Amino acid sequence: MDAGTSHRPQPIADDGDDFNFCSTCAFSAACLKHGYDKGQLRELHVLVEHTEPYHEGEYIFREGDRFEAIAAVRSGTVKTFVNDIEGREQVQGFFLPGEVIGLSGISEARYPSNAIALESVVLCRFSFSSMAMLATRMPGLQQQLFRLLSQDINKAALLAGNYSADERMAAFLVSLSRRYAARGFSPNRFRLTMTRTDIANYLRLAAESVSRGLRRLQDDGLIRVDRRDIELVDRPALESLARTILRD
Amino acid sequence: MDAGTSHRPQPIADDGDDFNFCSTCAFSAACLKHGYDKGQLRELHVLVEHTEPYHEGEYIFREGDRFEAIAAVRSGTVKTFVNDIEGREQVQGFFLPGEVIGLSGISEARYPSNAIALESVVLCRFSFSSMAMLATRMPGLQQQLFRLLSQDINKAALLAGNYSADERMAAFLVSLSRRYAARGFSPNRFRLTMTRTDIANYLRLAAESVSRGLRRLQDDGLIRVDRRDIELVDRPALESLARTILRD
DNA sequence: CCGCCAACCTGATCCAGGTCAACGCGCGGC
DNA sequence: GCCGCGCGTTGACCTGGATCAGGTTGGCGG
Repeated sequence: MDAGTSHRPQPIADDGDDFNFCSTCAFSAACLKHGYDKGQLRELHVLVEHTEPYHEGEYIFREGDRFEAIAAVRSGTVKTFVNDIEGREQVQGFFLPGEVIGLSGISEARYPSNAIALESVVLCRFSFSSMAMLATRMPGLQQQLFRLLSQDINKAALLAGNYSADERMAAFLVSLSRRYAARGFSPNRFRLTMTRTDIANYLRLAAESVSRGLRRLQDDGLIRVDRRDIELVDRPALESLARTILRD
Repeated sequence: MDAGTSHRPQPIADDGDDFNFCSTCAFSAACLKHGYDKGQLRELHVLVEHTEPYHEGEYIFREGDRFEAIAAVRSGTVKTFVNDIEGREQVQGFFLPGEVIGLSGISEARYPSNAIALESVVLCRFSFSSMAMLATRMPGLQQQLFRLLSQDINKAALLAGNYSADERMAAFLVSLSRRYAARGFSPNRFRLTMTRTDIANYLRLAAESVSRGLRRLQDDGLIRVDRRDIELVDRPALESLARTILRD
């Protein structure tokens, strides 16, 4: 991750009641759930560095950068992608508040992809080596890391199948909706923080197909689209379209 | 994993020089590389259970089964897959000797897919909870587990892109070749242990397209096909076709 | 206010790969 | 030997989505 002066760590409060300042941070949340006490949480928070905001278009890490840290998104959206031989962008994922980026860098000690801020983004950055060391003393933390990694394996398997453009669009919208809901945002009205082209590169469609897909869903009364604002109107119908992909 | 009588564990030799009996086991290999001594290796081997052979078509685990163990393939080939709503098989991977199955089960404590033996298969089975516990005392083992998990994330990302049928076929063959080579098998002559349909379901193609793809590669002089026996004739050409996908 | 540009939408055409149908071939059972 | 049956191959045709080519909209700088 860039160590540029614009992202120097902010001071971390070490006074007991301030743990909640990082309430969107997946690890803290997980550890709380697993019943760790404040002392142990403080140990975890010593490893955390809250970055200053990355602004839109700024790189968080680049393909080939040395892997040192993973990060939980605190606010904003992060896009990860690689460029194939012909320079076309392959979007691998969008990361919303509470989600963790960088895990794929572990195996080679380098990030295998780029991560870029789609809007103003603040991260909780964790030194991975320190965290791994801490995990040897906190089995719950180790478990949580294993779980996060395993989740990502399953997530990637979703993109894989050969589904129709409409199924992909529906699954994409439903997935966003659920993830927003899980973080306390409205599940039925949200804003697409990425361009149509980004969505297309993620769903392995042409940008035109995304456009037509959204239009078709709107014409069929499943959603309402106004530029980047989306309203899910007929959730059951969307879910049923998405079911082939999301498998629940 | 099935605990049926036909797969009861074989006795584990606890005499020092027998560690190599598990030379295809990824963990032993990894630990040796990281300089662990025999005492620590013995601890690891206590967790290992060498299964009796699964025969062709036999399930190793099923979607929804309780996750308890991961396993390294000692011999044979394992296919993992899920069935989509219409019952069509989505193959997620083929696992050759030395490769590890079951990691995707960690996040939900259940296997999210099925694993089946494509031919006679012997496994090294590791209780995951014991292994995680041991990992808290062996940082190198923990690291190796993180690395394995992270690898799988990246592996899954490969299937994702929208590539042509020929690129997919070439990448598939090159990948098999490299993996066989890494285990000391011939890289240029090997046997496809799976049906054309399996390959098709893995590459998200129709079986007919796989057939035609192989034929085209043969007509162009890149490979020789005789039923399930494959010979890679023009490796550079194959590699260059595969490069878009394998990215090296 | 205008001009510009990126993002987005829409229609026309094309083609890779899916689908359907038929056939070959090798192997196990009897 | 002969049958039956997966598996694999091949050919003919069809179609979903890519590609190409404009056209629209809205936000921003001057």
